[in-house]
Amino acid sequence: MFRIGEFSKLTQVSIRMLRYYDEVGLLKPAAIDSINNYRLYATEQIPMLNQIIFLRDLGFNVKEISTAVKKWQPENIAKLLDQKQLMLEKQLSLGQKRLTKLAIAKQDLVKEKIELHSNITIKSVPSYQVLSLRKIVKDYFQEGLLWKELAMFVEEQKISLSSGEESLTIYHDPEYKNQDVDMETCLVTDQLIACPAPFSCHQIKAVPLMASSMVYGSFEKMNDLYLAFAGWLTEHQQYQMGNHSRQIVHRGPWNEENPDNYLIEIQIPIQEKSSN
Amino acid sequence: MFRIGEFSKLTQVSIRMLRYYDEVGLLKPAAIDSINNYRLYATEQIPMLNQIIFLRDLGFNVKEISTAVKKWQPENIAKLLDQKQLMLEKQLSLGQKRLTKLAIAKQDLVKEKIELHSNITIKSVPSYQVLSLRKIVKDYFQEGLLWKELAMFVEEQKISLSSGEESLTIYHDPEYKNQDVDMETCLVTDQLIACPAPFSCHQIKAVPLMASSMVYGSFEKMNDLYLAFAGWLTEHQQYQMGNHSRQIVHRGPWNEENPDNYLIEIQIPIQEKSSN
DNA sequence: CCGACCCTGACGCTGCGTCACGGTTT
DNA sequence: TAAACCGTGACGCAGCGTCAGGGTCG
Repeated sequence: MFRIGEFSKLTQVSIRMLRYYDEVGLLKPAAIDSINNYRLYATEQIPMLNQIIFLRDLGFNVKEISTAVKKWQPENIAKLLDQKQLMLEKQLSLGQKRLTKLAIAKQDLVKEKIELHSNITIKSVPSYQVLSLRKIVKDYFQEGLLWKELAMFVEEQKISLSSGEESLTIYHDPEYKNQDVDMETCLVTDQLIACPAPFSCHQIKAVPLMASSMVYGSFEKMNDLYLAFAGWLTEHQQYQMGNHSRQIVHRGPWNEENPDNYLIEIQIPIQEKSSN
Repeated sequence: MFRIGEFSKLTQVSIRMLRYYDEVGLLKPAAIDSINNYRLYATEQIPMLNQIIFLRDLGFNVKEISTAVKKWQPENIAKLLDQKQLMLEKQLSLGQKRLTKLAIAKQDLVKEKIELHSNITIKSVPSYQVLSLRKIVKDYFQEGLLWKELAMFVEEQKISLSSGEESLTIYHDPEYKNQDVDMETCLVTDQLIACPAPFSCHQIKAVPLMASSMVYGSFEKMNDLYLAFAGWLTEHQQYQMGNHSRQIVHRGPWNEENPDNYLIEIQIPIQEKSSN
């Protein structure tokens, strides 16, 4: 029987960890000296501990190790190893992504872009249930009318909206247009109701990759933003633009009188180009 | 100015994290409402937060982000990115190693080896300062004599050993021999003293990769162990054997009367084969 | 008055390193 | 008696999620 210090040296596992493994029940000493409460380990526990170390070095956490050593049968172990392999691979690919992202950032840097993504960010947006009004209108400035029409409809039908009432506009034209714009104004809701056209209540799809940018100030700046985005795209060749860009007015006429304080977010779906 | 909830929605950062960033000084709200202590964020803080998120997603921790955003100059950022790149690459290679180790383990499993490394483990051993006696002796059983001689020398010279007195034997023959064995018995010490040959006091090198195995029971089992190791080597083709294997007697004649309870560790240096 | 906000404070999680304080063995 | 062991208990770390208890806003 070894006292904890010896056992620690034998196995290269710190005393602290041996006590910890005892505490969590992963490896309890073979005996406890009843006089002084010293932990006593047996030689047979060395292989046990080796198993533990082995799994730990593979990235298993204590709980996983516990279940593994308790069911130390080839089938179980094989299954656990497979699971862990998947996890490790996922982790690796995450690391890869980080690296490429980092590489891109470095490229951006040498082009003397100090801002470094501070204007345009990439995020993913979830699916929403919306109540919407879709129409083809003469120009962008008709959007306000659409909102009014939608608001009236909501009023009439006495539809209750979810409290954190979000709203967004989707542009359905595959290309930028100045006339006859196909736009859909949407209010996020949590109930599904039947609506007469051109109203509709449906689920809009989640978008895994969305380039997003905020504009501070009046709506006229929007054109600049699209230009900026176009520039960004040419520099980030790995992405290509998708359809159905969105606009979210976080601060607009209804809650901000000074147009300089308007805050508008533009979201443009992007995809990773298959690099071939 | 946005209250925390709005700002959270805008930036996709949880309220908890905004408060945390405030607490650690990473991003303090632009203002605090003096009446109700509400945090108030300004639009200009959105790009700031985007920088933070960007770095966070690259794997920077809060402290690193702090220094980064405080010195947001291209040169600094470039340096930080380079550092992080190195870290990420190191992390990746660690993951790779884990995966290969795991793959090997799976191979071992299908060969119905439930024990899975429980006998032979791999570790790295550090450098030691030792007082040693090296001689070529007739056979392994002369080792005891060497120990006696070394012990007498220590006695005569009144050398004090480090308290956790470790001892080991190094076998210098490049191949296994049964006769005229070149062995060196070593006592770990913490002082460097001049010694007459065949004694010597020197530093033994650290070994990064060492296959280690424990034998319970009398010395005769040692041969089995070497056989087992040979078998292990043929199954783990990525390793090849190195020189200067070591033996450490953790439980021997001097502290254990029953030979069945002897505990001997064999360490054999290994190298990774350059896979070509 | 309710519900949706906001606040602070605190615990929990993981896998340890590291103290402090006190007993014991040699 | 000092040094080297052993014991328990506890804090600290990072980056949050989550809950409790209480104030505020519309």
